[in-house]
Amino acid sequence: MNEKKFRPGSFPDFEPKLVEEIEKDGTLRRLEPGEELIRPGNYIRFVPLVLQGSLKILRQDADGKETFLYFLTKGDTCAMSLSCCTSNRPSTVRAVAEEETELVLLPVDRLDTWLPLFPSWKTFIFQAYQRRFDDMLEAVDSLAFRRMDERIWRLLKKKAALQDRRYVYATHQELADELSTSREVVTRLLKKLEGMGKIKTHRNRIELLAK
Amino acid sequence: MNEKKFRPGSFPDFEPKLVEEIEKDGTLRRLEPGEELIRPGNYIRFVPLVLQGSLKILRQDADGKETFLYFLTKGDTCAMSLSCCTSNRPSTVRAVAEEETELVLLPVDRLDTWLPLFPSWKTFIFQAYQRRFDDMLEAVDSLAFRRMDERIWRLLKKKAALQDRRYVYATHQELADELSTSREVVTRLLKKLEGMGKIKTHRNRIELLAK
DNA sequence: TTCGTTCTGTGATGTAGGTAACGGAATAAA
DNA sequence: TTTATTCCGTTACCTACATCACAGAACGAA
Repeated sequence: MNEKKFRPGSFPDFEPKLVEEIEKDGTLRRLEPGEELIRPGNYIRFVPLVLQGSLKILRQDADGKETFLYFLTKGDTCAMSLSCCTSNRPSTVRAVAEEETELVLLPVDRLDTWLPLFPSWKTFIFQAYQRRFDDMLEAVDSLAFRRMDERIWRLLKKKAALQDRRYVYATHQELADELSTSREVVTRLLKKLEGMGKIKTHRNRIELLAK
Repeated sequence: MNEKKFRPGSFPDFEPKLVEEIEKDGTLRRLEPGEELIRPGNYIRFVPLVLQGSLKILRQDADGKETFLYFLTKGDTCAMSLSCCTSNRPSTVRAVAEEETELVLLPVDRLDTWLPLFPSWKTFIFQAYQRRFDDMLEAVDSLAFRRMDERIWRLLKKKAALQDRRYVYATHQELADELSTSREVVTRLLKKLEGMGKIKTHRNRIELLAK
């Protein structure tokens, strides 16, 4: 790994030997907000471990319409990457940095070789699948059972929780894209939430007043 | 395992020693159409391997409204079971036999003990996660990007493919439940599909005319 | 300060799908 | 055969959301 060291603080359960291996084989990578790590069609040649910041994972349809799936944060990895790169198929999702984000990229084959060697790695991989599965179920719930105002409200809370818990820095258009709806609908429903005293809107920024 | 033998035809990649183990530790189970294997809140104490037939996996919201997630067929296992039982949390999905179905139930702990022992088992488990992940993405696409008429049409094709490829045996109400919509909407849109020459409706049964 | 750009607010109108209310058709039960 | 039950079809109406059109507000660049 480059000059910088892998700080295992984000992965407290990894045993020292595994940390050593990661430091040896991993590449540090820093993403600016909005920078793309993975786009649909890419073949993924690495397993990303998130050290700091967050990535949002989005699904696209044929015309480029998007819908938000889930966030990856400190200590997470991407199950899509795991399954895509082990089976050598192109990605079907998009991964974008939600904020300034730092990751370690591991060569794909380490996934397999470390499984029998490090119990903490095996646990990590299985937990990753499990958490992503839960996230996908949450995404389905949102799409199948909730109305747009609640979906917006929940998205805002999730985004706020990633950072300073008070402000969400996003335009109405950006929120609309993540929810696969239109900007006008977001504006209207934000006004409604504002009327309910849950938020206050500003330009490029939304202030959360309630929990 | 009971008097009947585990017929590994549905799992051709399992090595002989693994098949032996499964025959020793597994329990054969037969489900009638509509019978429930797992319901939300259940703690799952087994890993199900599908030998014949099919299971449908559904997500429920708080008021009992449902939405279809995916089918498990011959050679499949349930990723939810894997993750739920390894982490000892209750199930958050419902599993119902779509037709007459035969499974082997394995004690949970075998999942782990066999991982280092049988390469074919490890491959199987990872592929299972991967396939279920793909299924979930398909479910999200359906909910986020497609209109109800197309969702119905696709569901009919999937159901037909499970069995005789020509007839789907279901009431409008049942389809409505799986798509979390209302019976009237299903009736309307089936009439529309009938008008387009894609299907012919009968009582308790829908005939597929097109591909 | 002016001009151009991006973002936000809002009215008008269209549409997919949800809901209520019924009546009739097909089938099962008595 | 009569009755009850389940399933299907349809009308009328309602609601959430999509789409279009446009205007003003906020900001950044010249």
